[in-house]
Amino acid sequence: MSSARAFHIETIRGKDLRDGKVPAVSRQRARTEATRRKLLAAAEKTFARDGFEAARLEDIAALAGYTRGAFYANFKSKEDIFFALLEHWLSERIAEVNALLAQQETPAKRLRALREHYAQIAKDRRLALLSLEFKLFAIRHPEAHARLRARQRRFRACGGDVVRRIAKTTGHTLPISYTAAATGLGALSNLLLLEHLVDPTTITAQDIRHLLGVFFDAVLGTKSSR
Amino acid sequence: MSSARAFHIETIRGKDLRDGKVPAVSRQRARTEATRRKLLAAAEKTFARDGFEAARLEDIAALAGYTRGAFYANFKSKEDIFFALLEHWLSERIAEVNALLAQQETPAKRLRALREHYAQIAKDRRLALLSLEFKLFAIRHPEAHARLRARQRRFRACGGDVVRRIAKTTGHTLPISYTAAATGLGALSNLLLLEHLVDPTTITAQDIRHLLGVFFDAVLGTKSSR
DNA sequence: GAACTAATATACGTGCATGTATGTATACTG
DNA sequence: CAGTATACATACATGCACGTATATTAGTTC
Repeated sequence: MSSARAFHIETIRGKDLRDGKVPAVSRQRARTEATRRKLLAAAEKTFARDGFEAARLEDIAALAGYTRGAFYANFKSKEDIFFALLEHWLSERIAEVNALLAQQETPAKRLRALREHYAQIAKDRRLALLSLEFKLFAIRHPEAHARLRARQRRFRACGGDVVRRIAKTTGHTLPISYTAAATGLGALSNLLLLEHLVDPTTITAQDIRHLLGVFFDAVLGTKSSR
Repeated sequence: MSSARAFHIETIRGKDLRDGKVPAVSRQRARTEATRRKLLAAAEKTFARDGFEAARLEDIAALAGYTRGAFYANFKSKEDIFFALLEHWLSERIAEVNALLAQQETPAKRLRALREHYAQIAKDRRLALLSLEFKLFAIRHPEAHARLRARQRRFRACGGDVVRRIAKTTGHTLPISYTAAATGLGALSNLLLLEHLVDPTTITAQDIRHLLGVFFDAVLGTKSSR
């Protein structure tokens, strides 16, 4: 059922090493893995195009080259596959930021890089809108809510960690918790994007950069705020 | 059919207003008006409880004491009644802020009052979440999108106006347009609320107050940002 | 290659919200 | 009070996405 994805890959074609007999069953499993991946990729596109609620399992399956039968064999529900994707996206993001920070040598450079990183909009538009939508969804769906909260907490912890490290180097004392700061940044960035998509006239891409920059500085005390 | 609600009341079937004859057809109209109001009130509650997409017209009608027949006699669709409500909410909000500002005498006090006003969360939770949801909805529904944008622009203009007046008194030069500033504030406030609802642990009510305050100061230059 | 298990397809039943079409009651006109 | 428009209810037709139950195909074992 759920995700047991850590196998011995070496046994894929093992049909004929009759004695060691490691192989067997794994070709089938590899097949499953492949469809699972295809389904995930299809879901990613479909969600991005239609949003979470409007996305149809049928479309996802079809885009992957299957029918819903294959879907239900691999995932329990739409929520289920969504969480699988979320997992993936979030770890991608974390890796991104970590790589970014590791790349820079001085604290000042790291800070600048991070600021720049956050000031970019549409960096992950798909994730931004979907996470918004799903949060709203979760508020009215207890099960999804609990699951989301759990996932989110782990993510926030990482974000908070980054903020904490930064704050330490700048010596700035935040008026709020690290995770709250990270959350605020994420939130602002998401919603500005939304507003921008609703009406690019009201708030331009430039505006977003500025606002995020201002907020970043204000929260992290980069500028003379203290 | 569509909503043409500004008539010359006296001439509806006007053939006969031979004398004073004030009443006539208006009793019927009063009845219609009443159900319309009841439907709106019911819709407000229903939307608040279930969200826009999940709200069922059936429920709305029932809560108002009618069936869907009455609904369709008064509104074209769910979107339609939603916009009617939106209209109402937004003008309420504008009036609120204006009253707030008019109440205070010195610019400094006005500024403080406004800051306080914005730092309040859950002030209009219903509006916050619904507007988020509806924006996401609009992004994928061109008709709704256009309508929303139009409505939003007028609202933003008012918001921008307030910001402009404030900025003038503080003498601060904004790095972005007034409307963008107003939008940013609204956006941040909405989304922090959302995050708070998803997980009150990650971001507390206190945090929200702080973040909004910080942002307010940063954008409007209330503190030494210059 | 026969028996078995896993992977995927097909077909079906279900529920639900929508919108429309038509019926009925209530108010208005002369 | 008869005739007519208006407000609303009832009933139906539709469409859609879901989930499940069963059939079919592919892969595995001996």
